[in-house]
Amino acid sequence: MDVTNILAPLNEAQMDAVTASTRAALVLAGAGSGKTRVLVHRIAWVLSTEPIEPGNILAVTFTNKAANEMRWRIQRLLDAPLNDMWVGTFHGLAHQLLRRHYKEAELPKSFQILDSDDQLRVIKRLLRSLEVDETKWPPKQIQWFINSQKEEGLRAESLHETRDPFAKQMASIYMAYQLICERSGVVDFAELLLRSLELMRKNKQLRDHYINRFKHVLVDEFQDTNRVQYAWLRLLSEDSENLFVVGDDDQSIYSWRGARVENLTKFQKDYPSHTFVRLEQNYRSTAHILAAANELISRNTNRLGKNLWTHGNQGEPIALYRAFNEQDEAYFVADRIREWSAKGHNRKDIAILYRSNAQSRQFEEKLIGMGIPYRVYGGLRFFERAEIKDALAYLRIVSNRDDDGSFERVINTPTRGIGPKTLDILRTTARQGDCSLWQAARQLILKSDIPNRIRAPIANFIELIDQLDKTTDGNGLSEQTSKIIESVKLRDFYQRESGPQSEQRLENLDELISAARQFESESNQNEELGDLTNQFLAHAVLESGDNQAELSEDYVQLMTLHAAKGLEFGLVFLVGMEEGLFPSQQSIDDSNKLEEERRLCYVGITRAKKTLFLTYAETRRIYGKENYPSPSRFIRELPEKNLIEVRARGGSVNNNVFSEPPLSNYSTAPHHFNLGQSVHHQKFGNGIILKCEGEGNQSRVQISFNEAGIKWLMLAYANLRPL
DNA sequence: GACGGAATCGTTTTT
DNA sequence: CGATTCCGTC
Repeated sequence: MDVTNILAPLNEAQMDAVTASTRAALVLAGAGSGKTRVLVHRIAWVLSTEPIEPGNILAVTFTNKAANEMRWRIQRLLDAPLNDMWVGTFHGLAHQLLRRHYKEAELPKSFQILDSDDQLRVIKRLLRSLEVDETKWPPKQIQWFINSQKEEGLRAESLHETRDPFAKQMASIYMAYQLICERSGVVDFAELLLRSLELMRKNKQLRDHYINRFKHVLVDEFQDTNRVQYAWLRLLSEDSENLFVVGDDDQSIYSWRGARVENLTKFQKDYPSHTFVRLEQNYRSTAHILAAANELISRNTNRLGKNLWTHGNQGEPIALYRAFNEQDEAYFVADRIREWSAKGHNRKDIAILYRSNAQSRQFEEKLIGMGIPYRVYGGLRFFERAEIKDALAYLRIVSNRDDDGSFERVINTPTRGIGPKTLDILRTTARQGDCSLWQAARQLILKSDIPNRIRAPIANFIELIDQLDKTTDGNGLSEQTSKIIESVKLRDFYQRESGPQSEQRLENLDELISAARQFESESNQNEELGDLTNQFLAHAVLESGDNQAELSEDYVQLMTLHAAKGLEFGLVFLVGMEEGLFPSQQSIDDSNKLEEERRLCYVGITRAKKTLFLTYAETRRIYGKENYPSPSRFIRELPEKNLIEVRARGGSVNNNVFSEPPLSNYSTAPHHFNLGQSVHHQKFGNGIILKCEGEGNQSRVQISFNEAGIKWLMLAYANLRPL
């Protein structure tokens, strides 16, 4: 076979990776070094040089977006369909395994998946039924505990031998939670992975089948894998040991969610004769940007180590803007964006990146003010909206009556006279009979000592769901969806709701029907994966609609640094570069967390192709209080030669942004001022020093200005002139 | 069960 | 400061 197409576009390191002859390979792929290309070409390479079929390949990613892109690029390179190659997310693939082998996994055929919100509701219900004090045992914390345990591969049973009362209580809640899930026929995200791992471990026949099938296992973003995921990968590649992992320890930013960077070094130990390749040539950013990124990340410890370089342009230095406050910061950014797009650049090639979502607001206001179209990422996704979840809950309970979560969700939405009191009776009955709410409801209406006021609405509800099941059975998915929304009067319910949301909600319900229609037409009937409804329901949870803007729309992109991983932009604003914000307050006195913040900064910097702005504010309102943060340590950690401090205006037309000479001299000791001394400030005018605080670079003074009032200023930046 | 006022609380979120 | 949630009242 002619492999020219596969190898020709690769650089030397990429070629080494793609053609690696050992079984296990670790590719340490720097930002913008072409890691997806390597993965895709590796797949094409092994398909061309080994006697294998597409069906022998398993390629795993974390996000649906990455999986889709990989699929698309493989098809393009091979110029052939993927056939039965498995390309997908960890969760998606684990889900498929469980659907195919639901019996062996001891799950009901129509098992449903809980998203984080569903899971939290289950936990809250559980705590109430156990009469556990929610203030002492916050549901969120329990959710976190359960998920962390599962991500480590630990079941509640294995935790029970502890004497620590806290751990004991947690373990017993965990166990009770698991029992509820089993009885309801639902699995949470972590369960998908753990359950499918256990399935393969327990069932030799299945394991042999799959390890025999998968001759090559490839993984993207390996630094983000948790323990269970790594064990899962090891198991599925057990036969051939052809495990090809691509990752970047410097871009590990999800340790707080169970990701284990150590899996990289663990891999090196577990596969001692693996091929190790570094991809360090960067095809994205200018030399200035890369130099800054390299210098910053070099301060972290325990790195595998790598240095990005480019054949490309030197570019412009990174621009640093010191804003007076967060308003000024936002105005400056919006104004630069106006300039940039006036020069004919696309808005969608511009990103404003921040540490926390709350920061988006100020930028939105200024962008609106200037009439610049933008789009904010994050927030509620389509399938997470209340009205959509309501409609889906009906589909779910029709499919699986024992799903208590869905039962509680729909029992009185829209309202049908089943209030908290009736619900309490149902819950008690269910607990006594150790059965689902649905079964409790059926029992209850048969009892003679139940007042009709309570019996009638329950009986009606049961009738309604059974009726839906009958009338929709055999219908197409979209027809089924639309019928349910209609006959359950969801539309009327939301129509009655006042406020501007109402209209949007109705539109969303319509969109749900068309989403179902589209799913219907795109799906290839595969009974192995359950009926179409269950496939659609799983799709809704596992791919709850991406938050990405349509590529055709020319919007400025606002998102968190986390959300920006994997993306690139011509012009990037990294805003809010202040101690306490970035790095975040919670990270400042923990060196591991601080290093993760630094990696986050590294990720942010390496998003920029051509131009990068860092901004910070001297004063910032947080929770309604004035703060006087000092500039982020990450600014100081960048080489001065790659930075240039800028002012908002002035200078020549051609070079208005870079008109100021670099003066970012953070090491200069500030002058000494005395209490009561009169001083002049460039913006605030004249004032008197009231208080001094801190030492050296960190010293701040409180000044009462004649006009601007009382302010705290960092002496190092205030540029005060004694009068 | 709808509404309003008080209380609470405040990183990051691939699935 | 602001969003969200909770609780009490009508």
